[in-house]
Amino acid sequence: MERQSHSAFLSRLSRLDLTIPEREALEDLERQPEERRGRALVFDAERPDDRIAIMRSGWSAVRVRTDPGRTTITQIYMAGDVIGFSDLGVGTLPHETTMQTSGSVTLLSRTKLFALIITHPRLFETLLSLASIDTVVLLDRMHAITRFTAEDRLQHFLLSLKAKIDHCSLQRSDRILLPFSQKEIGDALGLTEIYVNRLVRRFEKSGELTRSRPYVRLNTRKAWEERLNFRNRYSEFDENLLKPVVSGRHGS
Amino acid sequence: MERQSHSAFLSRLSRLDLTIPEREALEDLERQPEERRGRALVFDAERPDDRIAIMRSGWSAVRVRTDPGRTTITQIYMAGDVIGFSDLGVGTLPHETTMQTSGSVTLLSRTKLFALIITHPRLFETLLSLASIDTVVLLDRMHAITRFTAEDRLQHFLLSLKAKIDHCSLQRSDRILLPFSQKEIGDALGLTEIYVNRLVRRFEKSGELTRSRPYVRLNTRKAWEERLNFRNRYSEFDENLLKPVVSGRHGS
DNA sequence: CGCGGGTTTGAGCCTACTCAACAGATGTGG
DNA sequence: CCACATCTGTTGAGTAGGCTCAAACCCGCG
Repeated sequence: MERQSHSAFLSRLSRLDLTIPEREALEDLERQPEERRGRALVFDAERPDDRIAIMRSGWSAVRVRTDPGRTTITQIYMAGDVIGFSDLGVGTLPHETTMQTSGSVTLLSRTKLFALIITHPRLFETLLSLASIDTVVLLDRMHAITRFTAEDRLQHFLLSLKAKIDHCSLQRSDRILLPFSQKEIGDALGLTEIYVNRLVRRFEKSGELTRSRPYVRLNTRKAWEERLNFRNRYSEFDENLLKPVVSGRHGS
Repeated sequence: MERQSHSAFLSRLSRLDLTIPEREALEDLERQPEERRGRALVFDAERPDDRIAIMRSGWSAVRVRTDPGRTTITQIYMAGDVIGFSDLGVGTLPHETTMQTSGSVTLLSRTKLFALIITHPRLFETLLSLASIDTVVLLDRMHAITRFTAEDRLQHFLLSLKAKIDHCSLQRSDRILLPFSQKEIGDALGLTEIYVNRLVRRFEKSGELTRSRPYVRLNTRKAWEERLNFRNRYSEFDENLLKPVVSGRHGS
């Protein structure tokens, strides 16, 4: 219930030189965050909803489901993410979003988001850019799913998750939070829970991975990254911020 | 070389009630289209580029590639599509975009696109919404890839392509253009060319599909749609335009 | 006429699946 | 605080869907 010291959203954008009015606008967007327990709905599929969400703390996940039992986890969001940019064109939400851990989110109408276009276009651009990285990362994962072996897929997934955590939390450790059951990892990779388990155990036996729920440590991260030719899209974005590509362009 | 009668882009948005200045702004964006032959590059991967593209005619495709031989086709674009919304956050382009057929594209800098935010925010919203549908469709395909059998994946792919053609070209026929080799279809679905071939032949023998290069006819489209619980995201978008959800909101 | 890209088919194999059973956690209500 | 239910993890045994390898065919094109 107690108020967080400050927005994860803001700290994530702290690498940018925001103006005072921009900071205020951002803080204004995040008024009235709602607490949510793990597994609680953020957005229900099939329901008309014209809101977007800002993750303030905790993780959430987007699922595509045809029958129960056939589920795909498409996106994973954490503190500082904006959820819903890719749903702007649809009236009723296409997919289901639920909290993956407990945390808090701010819901706001698209109108309010779009209002930002006019009042703070540079801010809007930045949010858009931020959201677009997740799409690029998704395409990378799609490639992994279609063309990698199960073993490589799992490695890629863990690397990708670590990269995102690094970007969002500004902390760096090969020991990462992994608040997913093996079934859910399977849903993100197109594998069965049983096979995911075999892979996990295999990595554990070979010493590449150490588990201590709900954390895992990637003991041979570098080796994995090299073998898979892993691209960290988030760090590439961060580098761009230093020599601003997106945000600095208006001035030129 | 001769100038097309008018923009596919505009005709696609014709369902919207655009103001005269908005129409002019759109036409201005599409000045100086460049002709491109099939297979010609639109965007090279690994190269810094801050432009986006508007497809004026023809088709193009986005590929993710680790080694040559391991390729994934992620997006397929056709007349009236804007390419590059999901690359806004990255400085060097993450993926390769090439023409799938010959056609023409207009390239413009992100600056120009972002300028639209200020001069015609409603227009920008609409473009964004349009682009977001393709992302939603991609998630659907991702679900198909991870959780459907190869046979169902191919059906889903063809249905999805037909839905997009209907939306972009405003024409409706179960006979659709399919300018892809079987290898490329495999790249879009995570299958080998050999297996795609077996599936195609199977459908042909059962009478579900008729080929006449480069067209295919989906003889049992309805049956496929029902069996797969297929959702046409594009038609859902069109319906929304009639009772405007996105574009009409500013007025209220 | 030969070449190359795409298509077609066969044979055999292997990765990841299904089915089944049990062990461990976690939680919940009486 | 225990008994029971349920969800997650673990392992084995057997299977099959889609793969690899190999070779031929078709067709347009230089």
